Amino acid sequence: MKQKITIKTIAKELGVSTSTVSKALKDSHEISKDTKEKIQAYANLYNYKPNHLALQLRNQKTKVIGVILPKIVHHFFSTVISGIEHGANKKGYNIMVCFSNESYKKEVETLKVLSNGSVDGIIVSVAGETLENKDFNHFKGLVSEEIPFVLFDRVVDEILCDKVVVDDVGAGYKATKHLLENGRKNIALITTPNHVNVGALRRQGYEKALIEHYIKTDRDIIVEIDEKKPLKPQIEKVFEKEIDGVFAVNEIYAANAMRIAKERGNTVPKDISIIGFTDGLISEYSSPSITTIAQHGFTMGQQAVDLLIKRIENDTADFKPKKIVISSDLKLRESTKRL
Amino acid sequence: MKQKITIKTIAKELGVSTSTVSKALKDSHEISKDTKEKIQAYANLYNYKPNHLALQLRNQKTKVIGVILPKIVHHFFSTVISGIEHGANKKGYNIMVCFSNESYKKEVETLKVLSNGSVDGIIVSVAGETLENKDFNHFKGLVSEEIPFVLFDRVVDEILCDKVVVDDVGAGYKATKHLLENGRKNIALITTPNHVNVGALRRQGYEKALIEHYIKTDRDIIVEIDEKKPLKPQIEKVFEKEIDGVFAVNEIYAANAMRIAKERGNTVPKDISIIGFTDGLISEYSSPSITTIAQHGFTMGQQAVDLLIKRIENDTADFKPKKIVISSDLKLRESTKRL
DNA sequence: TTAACTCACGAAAACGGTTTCGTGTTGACA
DNA sequence: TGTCAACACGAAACCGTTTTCGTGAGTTAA
Repeated sequence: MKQKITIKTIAKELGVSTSTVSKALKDSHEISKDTKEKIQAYANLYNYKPNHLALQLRNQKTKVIGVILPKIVHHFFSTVISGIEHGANKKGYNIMVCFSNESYKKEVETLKVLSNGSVDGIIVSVAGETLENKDFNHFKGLVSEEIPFVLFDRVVDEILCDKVVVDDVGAGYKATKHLLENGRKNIALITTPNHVNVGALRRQGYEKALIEHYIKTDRDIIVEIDEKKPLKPQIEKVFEKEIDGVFAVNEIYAANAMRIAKERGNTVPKDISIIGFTDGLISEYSSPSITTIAQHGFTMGQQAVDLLIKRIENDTADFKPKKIVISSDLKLRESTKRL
Repeated sequence: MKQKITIKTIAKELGVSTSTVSKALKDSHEISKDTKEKIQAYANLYNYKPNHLALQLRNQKTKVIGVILPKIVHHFFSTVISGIEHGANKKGYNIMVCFSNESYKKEVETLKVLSNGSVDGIIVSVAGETLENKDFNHFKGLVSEEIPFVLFDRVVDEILCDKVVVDDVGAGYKATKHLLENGRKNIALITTPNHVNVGALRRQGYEKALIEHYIKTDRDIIVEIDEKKPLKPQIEKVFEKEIDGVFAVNEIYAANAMRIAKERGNTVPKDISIIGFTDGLISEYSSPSITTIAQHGFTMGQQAVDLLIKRIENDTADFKPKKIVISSDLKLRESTKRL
């Protein structure tokens, strides 16, 4: 890389001190008009740009926010990123994005790298493996170092920090109730293993809706997907029972369920209604299009970053962790159309 | 944030100099075993972490790579990010992700922020507006400052820098030829405006394939989508002509084309074959599933970051810009199944 | 004439590390 | 006893910037 021009260079070239240059560039009243003009002209000519690293070191802040996500090739998470970036930019921050790839080890390492001063604060959605392990010491470390950070979506209750979550119980309830009101009685649930807490919460909502309608939950039409095994056979299992509705906790599961239903000669939504989660492109473009719970990832990202920046900039503020619950909407489409 | 422990703190506490602490922490032979153990124990106890900013300032490198993308909620780009992140991590780099949102102005601003020393190098895919404006001075600035950077996918020829691209002409050719070999004769092309160069290149491939089969291109069944207007009516226009095949330059266009075909009572692939671009989830999960050209975004990301890091670390190397062309594959699915 | 004040600028410390180059103390050896 | 090397450590410079606190020259007023 070409040698960058610094304040020192300018000072030497123009026979003044670095302090004079620094002040002149900020248009300080301490410097005479002549000198200022001379220095500014020189700086412009040689395209001087203040070195960010030096400023960061001096100001003890980076104006960068670290983001750790379980994965990126995923509609919901990329939507959240875009919300975070948008909110961050508005306040003059940039974002540094890292991925845990659902791995506990990588999450710990990434957290270590980010917490050494490279960023002013961190936003995390917890890796699957971490949720399974239930080892949250790396997060507790952050808390005790008082590094501003907020958890979103996949949060863990025992960490005392700001959080942004979807109303998963409510969403599960809403989805199930919608199917019930469509006259469905045997509603399969396709969910994640129980340690993925968002899955567990959505299940609670599902069960709550069933209870309200005096329907006993049937363990045989609930399947907890093991992501390490092939998806299809796991989902097919619930179709061996008599079902007329499916609630899937994400759109991949929903799309697969629909495909299986069609393969088995069922018509959607006539024979089976299907409702998914995450309003992504699959739900929109599959045919029939799939009714889903829209998670408002963009809003979540924005809220998370707003919370974080507030924490960063009001260091004096109270330490009581805040929790923002984003309500989710039912997005009606063809897969649950009333006949 | 809690006051971080520094080398200075340790030095004062233990009554030694900062140089001694620094050396002890790196296990230097200059320091006696006793002192080293004492210092290391203390550092461990208080969870000392060297401040990255200080190191970056001293070493004049950040081990961070800047990435500027037109958008993120997009299967191809998020796949590329994941490739970049993977490649960067392997070499000890982190990534700072920014979005131009297809805006020229934001691209320029972001570039300015990143090029002031916050990152060691930059990877960019050019914003749509910039391609339309044809104003590339901000990139030329980068080149003349000799900041390592590489362009991918949406590249511009007149900038002298490393590039990673898909073989768009070849891909367009491959896609069209596939339709022709399926016996299709009237193949519509749904593409982007001509200034989006990847679209233009794919069109070249399309035309080349037609010529080889002695088919005259028919302007009436080629539509350049204006992203600012509603998609559907624009695509519907080509269906007013007699067509038996559609080549769409991305999967959204392809999915819309399929939906329109179905609405008009055409069966896919019996009446009309459809082929898309970008192997995303829509193509995989729509029904019938859509044959596409797979772009290998992950590989592109990896190659781009490898190129960049090579440029960063071998400053002495030749300045001849390299161009890597990634070949794309045809992914056969139901929408072009031979009957 | 001199005290006080303004003006325009410079010296130096600070941010948190690394690294080069001393330097005082040992111990060995002639 | 004098010399020299090895050892263990410290002083200081450096990365690029900001900011506080001088300070010398010139101006004003008593």
